[in-house]
Amino acid sequence: MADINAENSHHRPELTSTGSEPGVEGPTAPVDPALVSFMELFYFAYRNFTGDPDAVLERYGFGRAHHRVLHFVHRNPGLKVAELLDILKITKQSLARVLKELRQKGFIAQRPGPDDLRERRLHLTLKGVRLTDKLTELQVRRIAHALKEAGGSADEVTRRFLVAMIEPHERDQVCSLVKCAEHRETDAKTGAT
Amino acid sequence: MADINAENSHHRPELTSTGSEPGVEGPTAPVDPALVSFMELFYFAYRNFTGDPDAVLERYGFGRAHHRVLHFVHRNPGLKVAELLDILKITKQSLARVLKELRQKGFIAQRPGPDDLRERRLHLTLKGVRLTDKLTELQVRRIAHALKEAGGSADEVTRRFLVAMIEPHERDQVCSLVKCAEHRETDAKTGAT
DNA sequence: GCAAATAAGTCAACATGGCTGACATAAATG
DNA sequence: CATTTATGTCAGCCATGTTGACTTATTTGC
Repeated sequence: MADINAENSHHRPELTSTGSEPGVEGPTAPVDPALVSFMELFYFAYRNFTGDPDAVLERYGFGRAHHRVLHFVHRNPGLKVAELLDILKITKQSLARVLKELRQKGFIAQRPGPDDLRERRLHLTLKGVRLTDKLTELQVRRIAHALKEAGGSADEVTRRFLVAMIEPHERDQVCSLVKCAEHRETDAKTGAT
Repeated sequence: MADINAENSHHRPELTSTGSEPGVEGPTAPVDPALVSFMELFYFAYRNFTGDPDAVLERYGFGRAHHRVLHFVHRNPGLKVAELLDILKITKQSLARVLKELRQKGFIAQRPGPDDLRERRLHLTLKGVRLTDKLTELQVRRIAHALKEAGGSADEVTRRFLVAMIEPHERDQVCSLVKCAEHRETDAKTGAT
């Protein structure tokens, strides 16, 4: 089953010749190999994280894009389209496509805004709630398990890490969206329920 | 600038009617809201993580797919195509496309295998090394900064978390690929170099 | 030594989910 | 009433994933 690099040792290491001036490496700081492996773990962890829901979504003819919409609408009922666009950072046209499908298949409903009738406030239907909850449960389960395996302080610490990975100018938006106690270093460890 | 949910309070909460039997919620376990926010942070963190290299890659006419190939070939010189496929978990045809572009633009070179001449062992050219190192530096910098901000034990703890997020049957492959001290709970904290 | 298996490349066609530009409609606002 | 705003929509492009079928070169097993 092609075990990738059990045999790494026998790979001929060197750079290739194509433009051979060797050693010209350029102005790149020497990179900590421990952090490189960290990058890789982040990649593989995220791939597994998204893998669970992907499998379910497929059965509905949906993709990851639909999942994101379902999720954020679930968490922020009555969300305006413009707000959703600002969260997802995609274009109106991209969103329109998945939104239309979710609407037509009865997972999302829109109601005109209470004050401004131009707005289409987004809500999940019961069907939408059921699906979204199922997806959430899958991902939450994986996270809960990983946190347990990572040890006691993992929730708090990893949370701070994830927040710190976010660009400062984006951080406030994300933190209020996420209802972020973890920004100001308070709790976030109390296994709420 | 559409601040998402400064105004969350005024969103009309409820589920929508479309299929209204209310309370039928289905067999979904009650979900810990702290973990839901964790999911969201993971999403935003990963988006930021990939954002840095994306900007650079664009200037070369490359995308994230090219980045992944460059990265894993850099880390595993002499990698066989079949091994790369097994790492990326995409199809031969998908890989072929980006591989061809990387070859044509002189970022990757192939040499026949030393024992088996059918193999095309993959190597970065100098150009490839330069680009890849630049991308790596961006991501490593973000991670290093986030780990610092997250506090002392963050590297060790978060690493364990990320590993634990990976499906067990994939874990061994990933860990040997990643040169994973972090699997057996030894070091990995020694800031090498 | 030859048939079969293997490593890799390729062609064609298709889906998803990004993107741009242009334009339509309805409601709010000055 | 003119303009701006919130949303939707049409048409088309690009990147990156998919499947299925087929070629070529090489290795391997009988």
